[in-house]
Amino acid sequence: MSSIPRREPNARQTETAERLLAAGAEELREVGVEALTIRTVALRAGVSAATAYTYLSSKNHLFAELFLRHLTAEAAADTAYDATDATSRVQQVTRRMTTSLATEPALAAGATQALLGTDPDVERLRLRIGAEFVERFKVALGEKADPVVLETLTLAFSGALLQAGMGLMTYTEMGERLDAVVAVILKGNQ
Amino acid sequence: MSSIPRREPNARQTETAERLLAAGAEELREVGVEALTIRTVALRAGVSAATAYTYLSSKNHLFAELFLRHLTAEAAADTAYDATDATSRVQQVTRRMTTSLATEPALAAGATQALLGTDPDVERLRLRIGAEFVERFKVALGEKADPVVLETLTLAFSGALLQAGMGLMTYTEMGERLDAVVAVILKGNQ
DNA sequence: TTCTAGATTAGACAGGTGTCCAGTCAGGTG
DNA sequence: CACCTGACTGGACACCTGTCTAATCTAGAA
Repeated sequence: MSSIPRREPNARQTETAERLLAAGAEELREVGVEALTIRTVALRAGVSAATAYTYLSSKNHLFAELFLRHLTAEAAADTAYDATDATSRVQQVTRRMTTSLATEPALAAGATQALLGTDPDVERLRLRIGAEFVERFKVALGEKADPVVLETLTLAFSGALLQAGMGLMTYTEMGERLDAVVAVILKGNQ
Repeated sequence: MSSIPRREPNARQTETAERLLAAGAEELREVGVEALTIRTVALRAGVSAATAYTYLSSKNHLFAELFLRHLTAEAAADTAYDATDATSRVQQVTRRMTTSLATEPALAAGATQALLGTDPDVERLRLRIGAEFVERFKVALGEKADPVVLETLTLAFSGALLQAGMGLMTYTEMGERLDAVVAVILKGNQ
């Protein structure tokens, strides 16, 4: 029902939750967004559907959780910026994110839909994910960044994510196009 | 099943299709996105569920169709631009669209989710709607517009639509914020 | 070892979705 | 007028969703 159960999950619960998420990621890779159901994920994780539902409130919740994990895993591997101008640093951020998404297109596409969902677990994760994007752009822009520029970058990036999620472009193309878009936004705004 | 039936719908079909769309709009306004089902819309339109499904393949299809209609209805009422600089003209475009969306927030929110759907009817409408946005920005920018600027505007607008659709801001706020965003994008790009 | 809290289970449940089909009805044609 | 085509009907279908419950495991405490 409500995310990973409240307050200090014990070892057994953590283990079950991890198995479910791992199974979800595999299932997504193997059968795709449409065919995946919580029940098939539960089956793959060797757990009953009822149990799965105590950890995951919905397919949307699963996708959102996997997406956030993918994002933060990639962030952890992030190395320092090797560019000195803001434009290049921001381009590096978008490149890294799109490259990372390109490795799991089914996840990215699934999450794009999932994050529009209305249940509370999705809502919570959506805010975390949004904050993650903003934070990266903020760091890349440097401390004295114009907040409107920051917002513009975030909106353009969300828009690109949306278009890629709808299949209008691949995540790789998205990376390429965003280079030019970032340049346009930062031109005349330091 | 597949949109408004192929090839020259006759008067009776057109009438039924219109009644369904009108009923869909009312239902959406009265009970909201969640509670609406094709069957309740059919009931309101005084038509059987089976009939409704010959005109509308899904809830998503209904929302997409209503959204496109709303959009083009507003475009028809569009008056000439009263500004001479590109920035003001583009701001006028975003203002008009957000104002129009603000009158039907349930529709806008519903469509945001719906347009991510995968059925062919939605796909078709999604492309029309996307093209509609691009066209308006293109006209506002003038003939010799930089295509990257056009793409940036479109992405930022889609992103804003997404955020409003998720409830992170109202459509009215969206209009206000986009003024600043548009200014940032066009600064240094004519 | 026994006890016990809490994690897990099978399976039923009430809803929704989109499809299908055999039968009805209505309006334009002859 | 009778006819025929095609729009429409009602109801059943298979499947998915998220919830619930009573029963059963299982690991750590006593």
